[in-house]
Amino acid sequence: MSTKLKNGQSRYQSKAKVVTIKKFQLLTLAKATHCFNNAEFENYGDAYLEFPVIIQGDGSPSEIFNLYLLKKLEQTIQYDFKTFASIAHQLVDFQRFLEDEQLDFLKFHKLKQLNAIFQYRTRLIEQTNAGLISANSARGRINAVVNFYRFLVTEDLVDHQRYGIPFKDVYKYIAVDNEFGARRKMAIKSHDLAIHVPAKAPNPETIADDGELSPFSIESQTVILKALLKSSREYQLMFYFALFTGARLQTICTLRIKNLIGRKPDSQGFIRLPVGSGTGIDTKFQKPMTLLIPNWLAQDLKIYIDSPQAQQRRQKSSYGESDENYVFLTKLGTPFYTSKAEQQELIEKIKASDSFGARLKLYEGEAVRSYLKVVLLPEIRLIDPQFPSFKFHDLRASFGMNLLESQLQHLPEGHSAMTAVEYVQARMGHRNISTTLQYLNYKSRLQWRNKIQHEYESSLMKYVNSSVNLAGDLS
DNA sequence: GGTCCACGAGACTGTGCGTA
DNA sequence: TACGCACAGTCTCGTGGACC
Repeated sequence: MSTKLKNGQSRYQSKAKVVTIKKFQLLTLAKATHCFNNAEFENYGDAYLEFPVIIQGDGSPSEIFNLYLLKKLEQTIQYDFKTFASIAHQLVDFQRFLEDEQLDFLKFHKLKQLNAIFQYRTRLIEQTNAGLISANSARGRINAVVNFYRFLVTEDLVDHQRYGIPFKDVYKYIAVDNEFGARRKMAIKSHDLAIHVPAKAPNPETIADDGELSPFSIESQTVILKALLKSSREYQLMFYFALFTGARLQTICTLRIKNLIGRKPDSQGFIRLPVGSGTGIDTKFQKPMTLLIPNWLAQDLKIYIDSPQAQQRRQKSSYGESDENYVFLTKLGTPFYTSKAEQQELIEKIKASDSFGARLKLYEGEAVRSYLKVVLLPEIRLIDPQFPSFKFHDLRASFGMNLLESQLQHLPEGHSAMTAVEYVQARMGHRNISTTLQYLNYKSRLQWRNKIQHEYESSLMKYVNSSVNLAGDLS
């Protein structure tokens, strides 16, 4: 019996699943023969990698769900296998429900409560209330199924003329205040089976910055740095990079050797490194920004790059001994994170090959997360047994907190505290200053709140006023 | 130590549209 | 044309167990 709580196959008896086809190519019949095996086919359109297919509990492919995925593929301009995998996983949940309940989803009833989709919605709500899945997941699944039904109706695959369709498109009205305070209604298109997701109450113990982050105190940072001394040089440098630049894991792992060559420090002792779109270094959503790397860290990285250890890893890697290679590689020579640019190279390579067996393997930081939990955290707990579990991104939050504190400490006479906040906002790449203001508000920095209490509150009010949630005022 | 797999959670972006 | 914001869709991160 599965011990996982949040696992589709533990919530249902059905063995329905999603499998992915490594390389998927549509074919057209060029020459028909009496025997299908002798027929000749021609390639039709592009090849798609890692295309998901829904398999029913009895092991056969689901014709209707897979037809839907194909139709969606036909309408897609930019194919992304992760998007299709996401839709397939949402739909397979519905398939499992249908098999368990032995329901015919193509049969529509006058009484809407008898329709399979209505019963599925009820089940999703029950699972949400029982804490088996989140409201977000329930919302995503019912929306995916509604879209699937829209396809059935559009393509005339069901007898909807007789009983109508099992859901209704509805317009919900929300209240919007403009900058002058005038309130008006705005219509949002939805459907009558939508599952409402209540707005999450902010957790005062964390900072909502790309997830719920918990910055470390200076004491905790010291413990981490001490434990890191026992780690390999690669992991030391990766963790230093996060703590001293605030970069995300994705950015650190996609740094290339060429990015560090020939860069001179500025007057304040920082190497200014552009990252994001067009630089070859990935950022979230490829957002362009400039990282400020302390020169001592940049020098350590250069020494590491020239070390025999780094050279050995490069020799095992696909890029080999080249400046195009990543700064950090695992001991097997694989990247910790496959950059967007390399993903594209791999996709083109597999598409161009005749082989249908080549696998698109992408790395997305699993090794680092695994290392943090399995190796580093136990090492930290040898120093401090009470040390809580943490995420790599908490290092970024700690960087933000350190930076803010240092900016406030060195604030020139007569300068606004908001100057410090705006500086941190730019360095962290926050789109919205309200995210940066959370750092100011964080409980461990109460002494700073007291110092700048008045200014802080007036600044905060401005943002609070602009983001008051008015939904629900209108029915 | 690192990889693989199968998910779940949730943050971010695009969309829709009335009004100044 | 910019702005407001909930919803829907997309995509990244995280988890846990098994395995090499």
